[in-house]
Order: sequence, then C-alpha cells, then structure tokens
Amino acid sequence: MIDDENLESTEAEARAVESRAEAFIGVREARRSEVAEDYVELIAELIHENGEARPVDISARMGVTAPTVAKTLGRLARDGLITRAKYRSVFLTEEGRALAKECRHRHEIVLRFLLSLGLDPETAERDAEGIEHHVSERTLALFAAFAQRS
Amino acid sequence: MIDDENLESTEAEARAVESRAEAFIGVREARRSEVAEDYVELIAELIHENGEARPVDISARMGVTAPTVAKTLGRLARDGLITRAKYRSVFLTEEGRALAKECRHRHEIVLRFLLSLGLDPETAERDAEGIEHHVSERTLALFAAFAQRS
DNA sequence: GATGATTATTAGCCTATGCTAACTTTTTGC
DNA sequence: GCAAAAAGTTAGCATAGGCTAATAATCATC
Repeated sequence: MIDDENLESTEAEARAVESRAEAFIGVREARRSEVAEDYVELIAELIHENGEARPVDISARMGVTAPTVAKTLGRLARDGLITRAKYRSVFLTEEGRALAKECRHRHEIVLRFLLSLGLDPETAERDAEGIEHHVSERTLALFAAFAQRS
Repeated sequence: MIDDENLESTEAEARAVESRAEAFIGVREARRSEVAEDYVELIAELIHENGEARPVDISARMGVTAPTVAKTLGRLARDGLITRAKYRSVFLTEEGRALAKECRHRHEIVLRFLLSLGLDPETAERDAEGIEHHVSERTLALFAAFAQRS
C-alpha cells in the first residue's frame, strides 16, 4: 500500500463513497414514508374540519382518483395508522395521530421558515409540501430559530 | 345559494381544495424525476473525476445493487439522457449534461444555504440531497441571496 | 494467451403508486 | 320508500425502482 494516490484506493475515498451512499439511502427511506405522511396529515386535517375523513375528500385534496385512495388507505390500515370500515369514513389510530401531529409540526416550521425568507404564500405552501419530508431534526431546529427571530 | 357557510360549498373552498391538489400533484411530478436527476448528477461527477462513469461506481455511490443500476440506466437511455454500449461505461447526452448542470447548480445553492444557516457539513449534504428536488426557482433565488449575504 | 477476479447483464421476483372500467353500497330528493 | 346520484370498492393493468440468482463479458496477471 505505497501508492495512496491510486484512483479509489484511499481510505478517505472509501469513506466518502460510503457516506454518499448513506445519504442516498436516507433519501430513499424518507421517500418511502412520504405518501403515508401526506395522507395521515390530510386525514387529521379533515377530521379536525369536518369530524371525519371521507375518501372522496382525500381524493379531491390529494389530486388522485378514488381507487388510488382506496389502495393507499389499505396500506395505512395494514400499517396500523388508520382504522376503517367498508363504505365508511376513515379515522386515525393513536399511532396515526402521533404521526400526523409530528408531520403537522414539521410542515408548520418549514412553511413559516419559507415565509420568513420572504417567499409568497402560494409557493411557500407548495415547496413546504415537498421539503418537509427531507429536513433533519437539526435543520428543522435551525429553521424554527430563524423564523422566530425574523 | 344562500347558505354560504355550508361545508364544502363555497367557491373559496373549491379553489383551496384544487390548489392543495395541485401542490401534491407537483410534488409527485418532482418525485418522478428525482432518481433520474440523482443519477445524471452522479454520472457527471464521475466523468469529471475519472473520465468515465462505470456502473460499479454508480452502484457504490448510490448504495444500490448493480442490477438496479442497470435497470435505471436503461430508463435514462430510453429518455435520452445517457448513451451506453454493452459492458461499457456510461456517458451523458447533450440533454443529460444540461440536466446535470442544472442539478449541480441547484445542489450547490441548497448546500451553501444550509451551511450558511450554520448546519454541519455532514447533515447539510444529506438534507441537500433530499431538498434539492423540491425547491422552486423562487425559493432557490432566496436561498442563493441569503447564502450570499451571509 | 489461459484463467481467475471483476464487472455487467438478464431473468424473475416484489412492493408502491398511479390509472380505468365495472360493480356495489349509501345517500338524497322527490 | 324508491330511483337517481354520489361515494366506495374491486379487478386488472402499467411503471418505477428495489432485490437475488444465474450468466456473460472484460480485465489483469502470470
């Protein structure tokens, strides 16, 4: 191991490659829960507004068709986030409520942060929707602090 | 139409629902191109560093298996972003290079922005990887301006 | 230049997330 | 209380993006 300058052969290189891979793996993991989080957050909102979350309302707000909603709700039920009965509205489990609360919290912080940067509300809402699933705790704390002191 | 207070019945409500749906549709669209963008960006980097992008290196850096890389490269080729020959390295088309450049630009801005907020480099890199696909032009401009004056 | 190691591909499987078409159930309005 | 409308479900299809196992090609070394 004399020639440390070889392509790909240093320890440092290896560590960099692995760390890069871990970042991508992290992003893929975040992606997997994105849809579930969006649904649970929306369901919580609908329940708050209307006392129940009907598939038809979820469908309209998510911009997907009713069968897509049905299938996704099936996964959420399987994963213990919601309860449902055939032809009935959907409700959150304890776990679902906890997740919804966390998501709402994150969403609020990201949104307030973007607004405090001077972004228009429309764009802020859109970007927050996409960004909220990809901010670490650490970043979220910085966002919150920044929005606070603005 | 006297009772404007009815659930779901106002024009404003309808507009809000539609705008919400559009936000989600936008996020889904962004998600569809995320993987392609990550690959193209990485391929550009590898070519810059090594003169070529080998599947095995893409695989190591993306943290996925070789067959997954092969399948994804197939899609990129189909979409006109790369050229490839069997058992050979991959190269970018004009279109691929343009996309890579744009992605790199976005990535840099988001990364610099996060760093200028005071985030540690490790976390900044990870979060940038996830966030970069979900920032609008407008937000990007604000990020760039903020990082500049810091 | 044969051969073992490395790299790339193919086949085949799985899950998530979307869709349309067809059907069932529930709700609503006379 | 019945018929039409609205809502929900099921079946079946497609694509993306993961995986493992098996196969094929290339490279490096003696």
